[in-house]
Amino acid sequence: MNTLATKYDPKAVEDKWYKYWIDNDLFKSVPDEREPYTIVIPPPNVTGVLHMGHMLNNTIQDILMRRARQEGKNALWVPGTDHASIATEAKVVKRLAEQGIKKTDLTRDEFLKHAWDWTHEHGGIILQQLRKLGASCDWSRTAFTMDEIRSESVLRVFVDLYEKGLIYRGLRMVNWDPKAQTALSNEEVIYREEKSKLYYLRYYVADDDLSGETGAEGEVVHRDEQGRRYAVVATTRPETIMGDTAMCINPKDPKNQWLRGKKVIVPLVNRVIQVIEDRYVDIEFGTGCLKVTPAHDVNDYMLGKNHNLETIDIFNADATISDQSPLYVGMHRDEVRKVIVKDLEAAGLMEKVEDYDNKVGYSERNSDTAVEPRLCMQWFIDMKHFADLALPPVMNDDIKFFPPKYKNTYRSWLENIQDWCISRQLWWGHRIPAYFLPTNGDEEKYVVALTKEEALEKARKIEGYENIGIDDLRQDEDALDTWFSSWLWPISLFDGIRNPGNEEIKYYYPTSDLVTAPDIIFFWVTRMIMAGYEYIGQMPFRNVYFTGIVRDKLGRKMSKSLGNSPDPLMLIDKFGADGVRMGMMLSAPAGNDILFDEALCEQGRNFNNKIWNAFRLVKGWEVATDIEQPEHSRLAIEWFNAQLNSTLAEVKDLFTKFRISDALMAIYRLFWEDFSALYLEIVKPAYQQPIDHATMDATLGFFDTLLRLIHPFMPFISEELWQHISERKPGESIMYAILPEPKPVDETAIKAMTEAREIVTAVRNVRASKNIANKTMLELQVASTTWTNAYQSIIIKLAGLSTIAVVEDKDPTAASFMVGTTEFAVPLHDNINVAEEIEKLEKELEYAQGFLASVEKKLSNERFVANAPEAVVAAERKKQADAQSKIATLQETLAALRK
RNA sequence: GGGUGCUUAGCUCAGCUGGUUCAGAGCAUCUGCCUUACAAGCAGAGGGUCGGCGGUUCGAAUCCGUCAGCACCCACCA
Repeated sequence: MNTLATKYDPKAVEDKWYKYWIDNDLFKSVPDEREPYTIVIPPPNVTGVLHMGHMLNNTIQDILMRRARQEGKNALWVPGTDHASIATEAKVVKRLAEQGIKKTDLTRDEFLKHAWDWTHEHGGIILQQLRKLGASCDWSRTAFTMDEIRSESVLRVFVDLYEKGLIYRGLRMVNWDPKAQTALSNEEVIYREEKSKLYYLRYYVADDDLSGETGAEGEVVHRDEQGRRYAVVATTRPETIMGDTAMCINPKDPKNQWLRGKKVIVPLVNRVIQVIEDRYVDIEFGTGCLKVTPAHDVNDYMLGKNHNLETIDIFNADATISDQSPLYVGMHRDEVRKVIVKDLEAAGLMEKVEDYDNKVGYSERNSDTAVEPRLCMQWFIDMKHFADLALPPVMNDDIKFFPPKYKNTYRSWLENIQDWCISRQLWWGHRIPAYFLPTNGDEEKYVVALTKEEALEKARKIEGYENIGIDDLRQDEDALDTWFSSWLWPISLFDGIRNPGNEEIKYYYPTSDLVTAPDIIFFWVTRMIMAGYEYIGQMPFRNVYFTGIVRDKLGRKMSKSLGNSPDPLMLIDKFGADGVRMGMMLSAPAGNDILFDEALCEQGRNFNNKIWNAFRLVKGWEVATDIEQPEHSRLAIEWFNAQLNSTLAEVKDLFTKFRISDALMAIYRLFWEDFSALYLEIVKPAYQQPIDHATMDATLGFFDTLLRLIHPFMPFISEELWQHISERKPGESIMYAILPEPKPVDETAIKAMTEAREIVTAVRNVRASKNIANKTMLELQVASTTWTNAYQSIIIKLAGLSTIAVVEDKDPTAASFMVGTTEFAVPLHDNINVAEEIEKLEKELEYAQGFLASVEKKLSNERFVANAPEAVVAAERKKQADAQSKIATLQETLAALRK
């Protein structure tokens, strides 16, 4: 006889079973003849720690994995981490700084050694934490985006795309992060609305003849006290005027016609610049005069190109002023902003300052650093080709998005795609396999090859370089964008780049489902689809499940500064992994943000306890072989079997729609309401009485199936109890206990039980209102000779009845109620309060009469009867008849009471 | 400035191509219960003119229009 505690203690079982699963290699997958089910993990940052977003994401993945195993599939979940180039490098730089070491003092190799040290120290913690959650990853396959296979895959793809002409190098205006001192892709820039100022600056007309001409009608000519004319330029960035090389007006702007062909003087700088004309300028904005700084603004750069303007780069890489500027050399841009405003005011060159709401781009990784548009040489991928590959499969649902609204987002991004800047001025990452050749002039020459040796071979084929040595080659200093390795993840995990067509890639690819957050749809999801079609010719995954953002219960994003982000491991400690998993899933429909509340974990824990105690009850029963199965038990089994099949079918359907929280809720109710509160209460033998063999067997069978249903959501408690149900073979696990296919549902059983329940509830209500103890047996009268219910014995047991008697005339002093059109009565002898009873019945009568009136109104509408489908009209007629008979019954009862 | 989605009980949400699954679920609330599986529980109960207005229809939470509010995504107006 086992002795189970009255309260379930997750701590005692979770580690035990995780170890069991690992020791028995139960998460391991190798290709075989079964249908594969594959998920690749969205690789967390190698030095990251588990947060609530990971908890949600990985709980969902684990649920899908475990469900797939129970469907008999060969399920593989591949874990791994991401080197997170920019974030990790920043952390290493910071640590070095704390030790008094500057990155610039180190060689590339020295720095990389520090970075690897850091990675080994902090890396993989997050994967350990995932084990606490119960994640059933095949850990033997743990990969890293910078391990050998993945690195080589990245370089091969770079070389291949270069050779296909899809990668190019060019001088472009890129988003520059002055803190990390690297270029960023467009996707890595986050625009934020900011309260800033609009500064109106005076640009005096050069060589003004001071003539008194007033200007034509509609012109706006500014003059100072001396009569000198000037233009007014509105700008949000006065610190960039040192880079001004033109002023631009719209040729159709009546206000500024007088400026055409003139030259103006850049304030403070005193550089004379031409006034150019371009329709790009918005006549309505500011004064209609635009200062043009081709080196520091994307639009100005375009203007500069079109008008052949000089480009003066006044910023260094760290956003201090360069020696190209005549003023403020060496000062930081933020500092210059403050100083130049004062200087302009002092010089009388500031017309006015207005408040202005401006959008400023920030680096995704250094959220306090404004991105600076900067002109520099970078590597790019031509994205048009990839957009053409990736758009159709999503639009025609070969790849399905859950929820589908993201298809629109996807489409609009692909239809407006821009080339992808893939070079980063960082060391931590995959170094670009481009090798520069020595040149005399300033035209650069390079070759792209997998290794330096191959590069040399290629270089020697170039005229004039036949005799160069390996040391003459200089590899590009830049590393690749982290996402350039991530986009290969579903392929490179199976070595599909280096060994195309190998057994693993053939078996596991395309993977089944991708579970990820919508904020990386462009960074990652889209690009994986591109790479998938480019390199395998097939989609990387069939379904994409977008999770929402985990918020606190007030709907705020979780953040360190708000302190509203619970530590997942503390939660697991408090509620158990199963409880936390359920808490996460209770409120997480696909694509909706989840409002996380510890109370949900508590609900999860309570459910664990419920399961635990139900099991204690069943396991405590003694089986006697010589007793017969009671009728009510036989019926309960029949009914629960129907109910179970109904839920099995429902859950199966919900899983295909990724409605995982709804599936969990269906199982929750099945276990709690149907199984525990009803089924077990029916079959439960009297105190210390044994149970018959057939009922015990059926009950354990139900329990087994219920645990299988629960297992994907709560793997630990389900394994623990499943192992208790009967003796298991070593290494056997519920993980591989196949879920039964739903069988056709016995609807008559469900219907009979529904009515039985209603009757039981009504009797219990009588007890509650009359304060009758449960022990007191009651008699139930049915005032209808035609009434039958197959589950009478169940009603008798659950309602605590002595008999159910069909009577012609019911006891007039009984408490009565109606279920459907049948009237029931519980004789109470002297216990009845006639006035109360009359009042209750009158209310019911009034409602029934109102109901009848509305039905009859509908039926008297000729157009309804003529147009509505027959079935609907018939249903209304039935309602009418039922209401009429109910009214008659109520009136009779009332008449009897009033005597 | 474009786009997408949302608004249903105190909270979080389900309600498919209009009609007995049509007003639902969980939680919370209230009232009884320490009944020998479970008080992390048991038995009951109350709560919503389905954001506003208009239209289509015999019939609208569901379809259409419009207004309001919220959320997210995209976009070079200095």
